[in-house]
Amino acid sequence: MPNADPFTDALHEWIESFMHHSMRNFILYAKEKGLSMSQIGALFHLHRMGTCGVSDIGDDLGVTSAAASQMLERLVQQELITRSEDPNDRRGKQIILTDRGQQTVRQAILARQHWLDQLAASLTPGEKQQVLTALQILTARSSQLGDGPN
Amino acid sequence: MPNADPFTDALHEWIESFMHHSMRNFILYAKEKGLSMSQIGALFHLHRMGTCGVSDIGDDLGVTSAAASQMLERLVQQELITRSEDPNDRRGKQIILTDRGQQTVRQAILARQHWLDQLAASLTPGEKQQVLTALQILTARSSQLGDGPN
DNA sequence: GCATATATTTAGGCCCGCTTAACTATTCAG
DNA sequence: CTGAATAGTTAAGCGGGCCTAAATATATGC
Repeated sequence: MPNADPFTDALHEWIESFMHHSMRNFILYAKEKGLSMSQIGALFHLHRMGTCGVSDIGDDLGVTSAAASQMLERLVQQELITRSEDPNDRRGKQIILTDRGQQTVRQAILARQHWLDQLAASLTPGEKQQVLTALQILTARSSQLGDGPN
Repeated sequence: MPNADPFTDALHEWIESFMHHSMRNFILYAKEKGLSMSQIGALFHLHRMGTCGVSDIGDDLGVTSAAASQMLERLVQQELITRSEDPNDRRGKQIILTDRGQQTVRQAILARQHWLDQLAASLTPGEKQQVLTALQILTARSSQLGDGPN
């Protein structure tokens, strides 16, 4: 595992630790709510996009539009999304999150970041400043590179 | 969404971006390999633990040992794990990753960190130093707090 | 040694996610 | 206006993940 480069090693070790803790919480939350990974993926896609069509979600998840249609039907029944006709193109549907859907996504995000929030709360102001600097560097690079289409 | 605290905002924005990109790659890899989230979870648990029993994995995933047993059977058939009698307690089984299983986990980890590795590659030495400092702070806090039992 | 607890497996059954194929409705190109 | 493309739904069928209940094998306490 050690990679000879201290920076890379530290980065990978951190990813391992962070992903382990945050995904654990996240998956636990999804299971509590009875949501599959596909359903979570759809809700998050809607959260980012605001609204989109059935096959957009299928494409995002890498499944057929038939599969997406069926899965969205279950989300409608759970009142997490609504599906209405697109007035501009009456073949298509406009999917949007309901209030409950919005809330579900927000709570999923909280679950996902909970561990790191706790850890951050234990930092001194000086340490927070150091971490903030790093975050700003990374976020800046992130938007420079391929943050467009996704 | 804005939280009034610049540090917290930056942290959450970063988590959003990182999780979106890295989970996308990760889930894509799992789908390519035909592995469910539960199976991935089991492989990662074994990767961390070295070896464990059937119900350990069930507990970790939050499912019954019956469910774990069935899922592990599929991993055995795919030659990602082996299941052998525990010599110390012949009721139990010792589950271990095969070479293929190890490799699968390693590739999953690569998929998961690929986006951030690429981003890191675009940093200047000075920026890397800043980020490294932050990583060291976070990793130190992480091992101080509840990194034991998990 | 025997009753009880523990570790795992097997069987039956349910629901979900996915696929392909067929069908409906609407839009678009020429 | 007509034929082809596009968006979505529906039906049939497969396989997986999960559960409960029951069975098997082993270990432990008294």
